[in-house]
Formats: sequence, C-alpha cells, structure tokens
Amino acid sequence: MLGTAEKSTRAPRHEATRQRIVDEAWRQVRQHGLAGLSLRRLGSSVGMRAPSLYSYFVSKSSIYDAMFAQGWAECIAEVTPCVTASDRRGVLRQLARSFAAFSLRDPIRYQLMCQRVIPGYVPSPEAYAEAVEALELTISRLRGVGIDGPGDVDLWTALLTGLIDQQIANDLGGERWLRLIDDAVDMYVDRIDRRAK
Amino acid sequence: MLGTAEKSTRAPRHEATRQRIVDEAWRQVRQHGLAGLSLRRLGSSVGMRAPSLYSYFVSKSSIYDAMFAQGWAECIAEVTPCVTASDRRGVLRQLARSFAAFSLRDPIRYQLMCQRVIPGYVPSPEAYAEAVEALELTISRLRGVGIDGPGDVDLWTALLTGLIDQQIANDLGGERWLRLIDDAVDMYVDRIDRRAK
DNA sequence: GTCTATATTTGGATAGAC
DNA sequence: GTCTATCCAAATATAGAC
Repeated sequence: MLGTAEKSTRAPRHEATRQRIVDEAWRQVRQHGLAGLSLRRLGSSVGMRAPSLYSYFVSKSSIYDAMFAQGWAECIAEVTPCVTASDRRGVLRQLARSFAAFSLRDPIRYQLMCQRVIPGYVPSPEAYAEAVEALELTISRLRGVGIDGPGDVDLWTALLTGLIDQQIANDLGGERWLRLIDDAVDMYVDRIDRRAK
Repeated sequence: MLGTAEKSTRAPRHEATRQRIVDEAWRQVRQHGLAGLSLRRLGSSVGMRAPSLYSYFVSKSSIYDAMFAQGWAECIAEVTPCVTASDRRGVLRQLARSFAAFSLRDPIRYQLMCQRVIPGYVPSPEAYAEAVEALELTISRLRGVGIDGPGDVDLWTALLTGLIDQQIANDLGGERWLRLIDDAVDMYVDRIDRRAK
C-alpha cells in the first residue's frame, strides 16, 4: 500500500535488519565467491534461521538485487565527488583513478556490478536503474568537457573497464595495469583532440 | 608409467571418449552457465552414470582444465593464421578482429578463458601453459611490428579485452563496441607512433 | 569400464505452530 | 517475526560388485 515493493520508511527496524543482512551477504561473497552465497549460512551469521530471511527478502535473487543497487549507489557517492577538475584531461584522469580505486578495493563488488557472473541472476529493473544513473552521471561529466561524439563514451568505458578487468584477472593486488591509467587517458585525449580537427 | 598424468597415445578409444565428454561439457555450460556444470547430467548426456566419468577425469576441476586448455588451443589455431599483414596497423586490426570474432562467437568460452568466474576453480599449471603460449604468440606478433615498450602490450590487451567485455556484458549479440575496433586500433597506433618520437 | 548403492553435504523454499 | 520440520532436489565423490 505504501512503498515500492520492498522499501518502507515506516518500519525503521525492519529496514535496519535488511541492511544488516545485506552487509553480512557482502562479507560472505567476499569469502566464498559471488555464487557461494548460502541462505543457511547467511541466516546463521545474522542470528537467525534461513527461513526467517524470507521475512526480509522474497528470494535469494532479491538479496543480490539489493547488493547490486547498493554497489552502484556507493559508486555514485564515492566517484562523483572525486571529479573536481574542469579541463578535459583532468576530469578523465580523476574519473579513471577514482573508479579504478573504487573497483579494485572490492573486486567481488565490481564483479557483481559489471560482469554477468551469477547463473540465473539478472538485475531487476529497479536495481538496474541505479547503474543507469551512474552511467548518466559519467556521460554528463564527459559532455561537460566536450566529449559527446557517437562511440566516444563507449570507447571510454571499454578502455577503463579493460584496464580494471585485466588488473583483477591477472594481477590482483598489484598495479601492472593500474599504472597505465595516465597513459591510457593521454592516448584517449589525443584521439579526441585529433577528431576535433 | 607412460604419459603425463592424463594423456596417453596408447588408448585412442579412451582419448576419444574424453573428448566426447569435453564436447558435451561445452554444450552444457553454454546452456546452464559455467558454474552450472553437473556431473550427473554430463554423464547421462554421454550415455553413462556420473561415477563413470571418474574413469576419464580425476575430478570436476580437471574437466574444466581440459576445457580451458582446449579453448586456448582453439584460439591459437584460429587467430594466428588470420594475421597476414605486415604493417603495424594491419597486424593490429587483424589481431583485434579475429580475436574479437573468436571471443564473441562463444562468450562462455571467453568467460572461462579470460575471467575468473568459477568459484574454487584455478587452472592447473599444465592448462595455463596453453594460455601463456597464446600470449607469447601475441607478444611476438607485436614485437614484429615494433611494439615492445614496457606497458605497450599490456595496454593493448586491456584495450582489446575491454571492448570485448563490454560487448558481452552490455550488448550481447549486437555490435555497439565491436564497431569501435578500428577506432581503437587507430588510437593505439597513434600513441605508439607518437612515443617513437 | 561401467554399474548400483550410498555417503555426505548442501541448496532454496514452504507450511504451520508459536 | 521467528522458529521447527520438512520438501525436494541437487551436488561431488567413493566402495565394491560385475
């Protein structure tokens, strides 16, 4: 009657417990992998039995949904304020560095947000909306420094996620690809500059 | 006594059955996801019970291993002959197009080969050797056209896998990132040229 | 080499008492 | 809202007969 499906301001305790469950779910996927989330273990870690979780989430997928949405919300909250420059190269550098730092601090979160890894799980439209908002913030940042050609944004996301994916898959904990970020930004900026002519 | 653990030329029938099992395993992961491979189902699809599979593979992981190695062997066999150009831009274009085509024709295979997605599975050293060989072939191709600076190869793999990852994750079946390949190659080549000065 | 039988563990989800 | 009890299904792997 009140809210949109699973959110309500009227039951703060309920909402707090939901959050505790999600927090613990993050802990568990970091330890056991994204697909290794178990309701029994999750329940017992927050002090209840598995069936009780169904008072807070209608299914296991809806827990992933809450995590997915939270991940993108955190991304928006953390990355956006990092971009303070106003010149093109500066904006791109800050964008790349802060998003890379955000992603590599929690590779499992990045996996849930940016890769299709859990068999059978597809983000709900509501959860996906958060991801769309993050992308739109990026798009508007790029437009602010004159980057809005067809494919320009897509090439940027590919370049940035490529560096991060490689870093995660082949040198987790190191900086083999991380240290190429400034090079990559320069390469990208030069291309934009050249196309402007 | 004879061979290296799991390979033998002396039992062609045995080897043929192994291959049938691996082929069927590919079919199943394409349908149920990488983590959705089940020994019961796999066995029954090749006309035997799950325990019989243990006559051919010591564990489920060793099936993934065989698939991993086969994927990289196929990559070597398919991508290498596609590169016939001798100029820098031509080589990079052929390399990028053929690897992208190879990857996108079978996204699940790409996932197994290039992303860490199966909880608890890590390629064995023998399986990984095939991946290393593929990378070395790429490195030598790049060196052949004068690309060998520190980070140059890493930036190339990041750029290429970034495009493919985005294509798979966000526009499977389309060509939104695929069509940026030539642009990306140009951007990369310009950077190399500029650094030469 | 293949089978049956089984060990052992685990999974998500529901019914219904309290 | 939480519990017990249970359903139902699935998983990998081993033992031992044939």
